[in-house]
Amino acid sequence: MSVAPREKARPEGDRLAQRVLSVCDAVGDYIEAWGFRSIHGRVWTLLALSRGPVAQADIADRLGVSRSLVHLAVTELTQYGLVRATSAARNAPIEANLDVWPTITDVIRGREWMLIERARVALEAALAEAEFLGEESPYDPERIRLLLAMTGLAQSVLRTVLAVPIPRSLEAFAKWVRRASKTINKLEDTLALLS
Amino acid sequence: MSVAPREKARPEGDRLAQRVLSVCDAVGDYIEAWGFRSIHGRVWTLLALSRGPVAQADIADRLGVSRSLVHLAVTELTQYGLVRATSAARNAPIEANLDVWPTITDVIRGREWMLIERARVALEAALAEAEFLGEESPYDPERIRLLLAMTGLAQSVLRTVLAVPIPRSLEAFAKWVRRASKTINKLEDTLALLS
DNA sequence: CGAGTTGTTCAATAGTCATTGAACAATTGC
DNA sequence: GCAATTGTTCAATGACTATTGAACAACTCG
Repeated sequence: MSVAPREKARPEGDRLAQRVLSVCDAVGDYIEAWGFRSIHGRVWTLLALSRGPVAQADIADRLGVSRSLVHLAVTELTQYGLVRATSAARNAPIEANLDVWPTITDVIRGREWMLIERARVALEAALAEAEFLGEESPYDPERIRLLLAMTGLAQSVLRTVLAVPIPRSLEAFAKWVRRASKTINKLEDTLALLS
Repeated sequence: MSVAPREKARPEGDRLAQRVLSVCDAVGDYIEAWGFRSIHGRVWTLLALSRGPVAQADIADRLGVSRSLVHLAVTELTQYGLVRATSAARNAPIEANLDVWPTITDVIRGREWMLIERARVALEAALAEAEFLGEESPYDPERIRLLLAMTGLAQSVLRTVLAVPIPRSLEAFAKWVRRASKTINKLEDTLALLS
């Protein structure tokens, strides 16, 4: 979370612009904590809050970063499907895709699942070896099985998250977000039975 | 995920030791993707799989890293409550705390919540300003409200996760992990109703 | 004791990665 | 058509951070 460079040469706009930049920084820091680039969060947030599409040079100005950085971020965000050009023109202004759910599930399906699966496979291999050796081995099969159960639980959770239905239109997504918040609260009771 | 240094001077133990190191690397890479240090995951995993407590020098040998690094990792893991010395002695061997749930919830309560809350507060401030200005402002109050709904949803999810009861003993934890995996699968149906 | 081992500290290093600036290409508007 | 703006590429830089090595302290055990 290197904040210093961001406060260097940022334009002194109106108060709203300042508040929006605060949001961009907050989102940037957040997704940085999740192992992604802070600039991605900042660019997406700026576009998400803007009324219409914004040119790359404009984005760079408002965020106070170089055009090269904005360009890199935009191309990568486009690949993620989080952002799109409003036309095929080279200098078409960019708009945000507010439906981030498909991207989140993509990340889970890709990075997250792969990393857990790798641990699970390694644990299976270790378990086979540890069971082959007897009591003398410094590693405990019982403990390996516990870690295996934990990876299994993690994969169950991920599968559940992936099973959440994806609303297609933006309005449906907004509606879903509001309703899901309430429904999730009810799930607390179900989970509380697991004591 | 800098893998190179790890394959530098690692001891050629028996096959089981190699498999265990694979697990350590897998877990290390995993928690690194979550914004933590890879060495923490490797040290904890090694201890978690070991039958008994292990001396710091021994950990360093098995992982093929310096004692300084192990020492730093152990002190930090101790603060997190993920690892503990078996006595007050200076050179007491270290053992893993297998019940990682309290640490996970601590992270959620701390880092995760704080980051989202910061975004929410910034969004509220921006919303007030955007509503004050009228149609002419380049930022759309409606979009700010949508992002606010998304942070609200994220906080609901976090609250739900924090409400999961924590089993106290290790056996209870292991049992809970196995049962939770099944129960979580049933929750898919509930979530599927949210289309 | 005293040699060997282990824990602890810290300054130095080495590798990584976000970010920039400059140079060039494409596009727009006058 | 020409100036100004915008997008694109890439090598260079600057900052950060994990990791090490050396030096010292504490402990063990013969």
